[in-house]
Amino acid sequence: MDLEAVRTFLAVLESGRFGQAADELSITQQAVSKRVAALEKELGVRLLTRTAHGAEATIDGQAFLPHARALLHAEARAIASVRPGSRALRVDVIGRRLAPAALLRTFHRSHPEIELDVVTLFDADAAVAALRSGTIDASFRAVTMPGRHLPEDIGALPVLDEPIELLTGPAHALASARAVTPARLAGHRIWVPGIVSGTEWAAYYADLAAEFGLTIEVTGPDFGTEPLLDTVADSPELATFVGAGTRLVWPEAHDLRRIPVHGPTPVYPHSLLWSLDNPHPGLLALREHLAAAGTEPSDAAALSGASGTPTASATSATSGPDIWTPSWARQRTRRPAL
Amino acid sequence: MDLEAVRTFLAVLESGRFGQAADELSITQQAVSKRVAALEKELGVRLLTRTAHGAEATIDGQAFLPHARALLHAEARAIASVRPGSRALRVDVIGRRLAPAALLRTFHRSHPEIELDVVTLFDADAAVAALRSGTIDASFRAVTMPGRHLPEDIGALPVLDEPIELLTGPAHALASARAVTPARLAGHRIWVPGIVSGTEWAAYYADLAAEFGLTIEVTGPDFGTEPLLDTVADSPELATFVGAGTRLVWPEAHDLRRIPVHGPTPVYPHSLLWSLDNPHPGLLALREHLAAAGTEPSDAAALSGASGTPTASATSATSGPDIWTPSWARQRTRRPAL
DNA sequence: CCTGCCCCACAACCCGTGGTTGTGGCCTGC
DNA sequence: GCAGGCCACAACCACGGGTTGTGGGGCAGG
Repeated sequence: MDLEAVRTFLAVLESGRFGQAADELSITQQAVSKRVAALEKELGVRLLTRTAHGAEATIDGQAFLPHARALLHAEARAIASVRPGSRALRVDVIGRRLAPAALLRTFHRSHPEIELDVVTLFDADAAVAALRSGTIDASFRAVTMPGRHLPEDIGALPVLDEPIELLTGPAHALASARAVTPARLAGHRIWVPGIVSGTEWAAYYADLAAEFGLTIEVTGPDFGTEPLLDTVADSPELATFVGAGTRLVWPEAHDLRRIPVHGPTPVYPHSLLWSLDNPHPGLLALREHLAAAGTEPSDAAALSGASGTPTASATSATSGPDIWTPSWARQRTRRPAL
Repeated sequence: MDLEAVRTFLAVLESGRFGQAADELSITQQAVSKRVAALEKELGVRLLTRTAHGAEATIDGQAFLPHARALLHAEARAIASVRPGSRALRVDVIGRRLAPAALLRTFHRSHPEIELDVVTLFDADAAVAALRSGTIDASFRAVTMPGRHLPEDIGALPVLDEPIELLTGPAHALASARAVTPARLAGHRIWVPGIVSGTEWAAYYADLAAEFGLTIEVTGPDFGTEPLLDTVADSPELATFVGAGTRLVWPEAHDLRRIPVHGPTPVYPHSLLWSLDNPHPGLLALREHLAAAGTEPSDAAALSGASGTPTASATSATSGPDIWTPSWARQRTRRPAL
């Protein structure tokens, strides 16, 4: 479908005349006629009735009208999403099925007026570079990278220590456990596809495996969540890790189990990074939202009870001292003023 | 923006290779390259990074990605809205700012899976013809037309008697009245723009004016709700009629008043008409929704309290006997089984 | 390290879509 | 009945977007 034809259709309807629409679009009346005729031919229905006074919408044209507007709005938003300056707030998340993504959804709900685009960068180095160049506005990362610390012009706000939970099918040996220790996972196969080597997420799982003698397979491409859940649901030996802050849904028949891991609780320390120079108005709102969400217990409760299988891990882990993080993520950083 | 280019961009991202996308789209690899390059040139940013292994999204490409999908979804819905057979449920309303439009909104909220298109036909004759031809699926109309009655293959369901309210600015002589009788409106100028002569809505106001000696000006084109409200808010003598079921919002400064009209209460008797042959699955859901909404007091309350200026007219009018309708709308019709 | 392969971009060419001008038919209102 | 709008059809033309052919650049394997 030709968006110019759609735009022309709207122009004709709003002015009521082909010729007037032509003037607005700076083309000839004949071109307007051709465009509308082509659109009608493509759709197979008549959109406008031509009278001696001009044109008005047929029933099909009336039904098409709001969709035509929606189409052009979508086009405008798509263009705006990549326009430098005054574009949507662009936030980098380490993964789509971790707490930051869920937090962004709640942020979007409470601030629907702020356009939001979510991207995923390769690693923290790329994120910091993108923050400094203004390509992105904020990034959820672990505060410290291996062997280095943040530049001075990057702000950081600790947001959430997200516990890792085990996700198994009903036939798994640990399916009925109320909780497991990391040490008990030794020998079990844990499959976490879609982890790109070299990223901090890969480093996290490598450290976790080394610390407790786990077998974590990060091989294989990520075909999406559904195939992963299908595989885990059917397998008696394969399990996977999910963040406690994820909002997973699966078919009833899968009968999956989310099992908290305690003693110690492996957590991933999400922080928000941003450039101190960035003037984007949505950025302040995001930081305020996260600061509030981090302290309000209601949000933490909503987080842990995500998929209908309530767990107490999220709250207990952040309050309890017995947590585990990789060495390179252990030291906390300054917490700047908002 | 060329939707084919957007589609090509998505194909490249999903397959990861220009050549593979070319195969899927049945064009050459060079054409894919050209399309993406043209899109990038139009947007002014690079969307894909080309590597020896294929292509992957840049940050801008990632941000653009969901908008690209939304664009194509909007296109698909637009096409589906006019495709004969299996198209969205298409409902005719007599006006956008009357109770039926509000009822359709509540219906859409409770059945978001049912695609809905709203149109406005010229008059009841056109509506019945469109119902019988399958061009529309349902129509909110007054049951009886002047001098005729419904064909046998058209079903009818009385939905709501909607009281008419007076809308005035703060300087109007009746601005402080808690309620007025129709007779008291004689001599006041009442302006209802956008009424097309020959329609049943025009006949309704003509009958109302004749019955009580009112001055109702239905002249002039409809420039939309905002100009009407602007005019009424500033005028000490001009008022307008609105349906009690409308959900009007206006700027705080306007300080408009919705004044119930009682003694008798002019109501418009909305019924739903549909073709008994129509198999559209959404139609049954709509009829059930309306049947439930007509009996549940919660909906009636939500209706009358629409714009933040609570009125008791909707409920009292439907329960009280002292209502007025035009002679041609007075007799009730059969109420068929759902 | 060189070579071959794979993948994408550039160049030249060519057809068809979509613009223009010119004109005619139809309805309406004076 | 005639004049004035308004839209559709026809002929023409230009350029966008397709094709084929070719070149450059990065990995991988010998």
